[in-house]
Amino acid sequence: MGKDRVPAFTRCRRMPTFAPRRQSPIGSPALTMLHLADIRRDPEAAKARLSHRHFANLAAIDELIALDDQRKKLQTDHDAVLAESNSLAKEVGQLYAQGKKAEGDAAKVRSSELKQRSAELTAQQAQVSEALQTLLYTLPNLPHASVPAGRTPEDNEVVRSGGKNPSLDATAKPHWDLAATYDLIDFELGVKLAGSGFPVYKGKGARLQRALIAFFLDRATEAGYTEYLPSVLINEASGFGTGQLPDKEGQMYLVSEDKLYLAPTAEVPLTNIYRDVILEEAQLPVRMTAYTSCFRREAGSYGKDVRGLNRLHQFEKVEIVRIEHPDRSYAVLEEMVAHVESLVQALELPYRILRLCGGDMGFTSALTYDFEVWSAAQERWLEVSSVSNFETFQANRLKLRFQDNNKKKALAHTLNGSALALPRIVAALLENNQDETGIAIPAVLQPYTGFARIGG
RNA sequence: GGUGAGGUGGGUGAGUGGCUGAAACUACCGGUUUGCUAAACCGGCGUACCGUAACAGGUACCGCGGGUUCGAAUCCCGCCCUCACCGCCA
Repeated sequence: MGKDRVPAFTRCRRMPTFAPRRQSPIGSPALTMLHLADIRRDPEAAKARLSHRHFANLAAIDELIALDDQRKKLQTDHDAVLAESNSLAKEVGQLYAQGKKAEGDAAKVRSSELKQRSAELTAQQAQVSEALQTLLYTLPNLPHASVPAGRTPEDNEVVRSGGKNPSLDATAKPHWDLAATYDLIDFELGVKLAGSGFPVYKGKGARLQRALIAFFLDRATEAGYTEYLPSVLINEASGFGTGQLPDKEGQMYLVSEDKLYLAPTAEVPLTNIYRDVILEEAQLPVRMTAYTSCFRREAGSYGKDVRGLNRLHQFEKVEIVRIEHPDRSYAVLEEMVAHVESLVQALELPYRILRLCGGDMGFTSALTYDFEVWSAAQERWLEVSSVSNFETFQANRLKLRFQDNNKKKALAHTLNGSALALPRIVAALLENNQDETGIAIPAVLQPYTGFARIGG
């Protein structure tokens, strides 16, 4: 094992730093979002799937293929030039060694012509690569066939729901009032220490955080996920690998002195553990879980969305991540949904599961299920989990592959989901379980909290 | 923060400007041999792209980028990273 950070896996020799646009024009079409080979295999299918997202520029697919054709032609030409150049270089040495100076000089002349030609081709290749890359960056992942065609959150499909809405009386308070009443969370103190959106939990409020984290991690571990405690600072390459960079740069906190970002989710460090890795097929599936604080700038959010715990700059979350064989990934997605569902059920929260429509789905996802819990005093649904299959979209950026016994390599599928994000769970727990004198803690959490009620 | 060392294939580790995509060992795979385990011997064994029906073949890659040269792992410049020790700190 030794110093290898990912023991037992085959590591790629090359660990490209984050600079996809500046990659050599020769060779690989560089890091792409969608896998170009897949698009080429069936361009019409790609267009059909993209239209599910209401992606406007379907002509991009044809442009892409045309550019790729150009790229191939240029490479073939360039290879021929370089091949001649290489053999010529060998001859030169021999010619001089044999005393054939005149012929050697002639070869040098030809060689410099080729060098000139090579430089031209390099420039053209760079240009085509750049165009190809730019275009590929604009393409989101291809939605799965089951993704509803809608455009807005209203068009999301409710897959199923569960739990029972509590009947609260008129005196029921929203969670931010409850947090103050029972001295669980101090929002003003957070403002003092950092700013709005950085609540300070205290007393039973803090203990409840710890309890939920431990509970979620235990459940994930029982389900076969290996627990990690990764770094929360991530570098550019990691941000690129999972798709946060370059698009969502503004959503992450940047430690500019060190060019590191605060991870917006444990998905980033966890998934990037397998960046530049070729797994043996027998090593699949990979299941990982981690608790981390998550940091999001949430620029542009306002109003009731940011009240109390509804939307924060820092929050706690347990994440589950899987690396799977393409044949299994959708079955696994359902399995993950079932896992998350078991959590909200155990917490006795009213919930519903949404299949996100094409217009509401994230850029990198092929299919996403959102979990929402009912926040009874606010009388609104709060998103507490998002479970997605990214198919090869992330794997392509990560260069995360697996190989079978014949050394045949293919991109793996990556999936992840919150299991779960704490703040809105806490909001719902506080609001839904309140009565005149206090707040009841769900039975399943009591071994973790050490108390059954908050307040009287 | 300071000083020093170093980045070559899965690992260890050679490498004089052309015969090095790269010695050797090791690991791994296949084969031969062998009462068993083991050993010995032979062969294979990087990644990506182009190319092919598939082979073949071509090109690039010795941390990254650039330069010198007919020709660079090897020489020059810039950058990045890692390790060790000292200092500081949890």
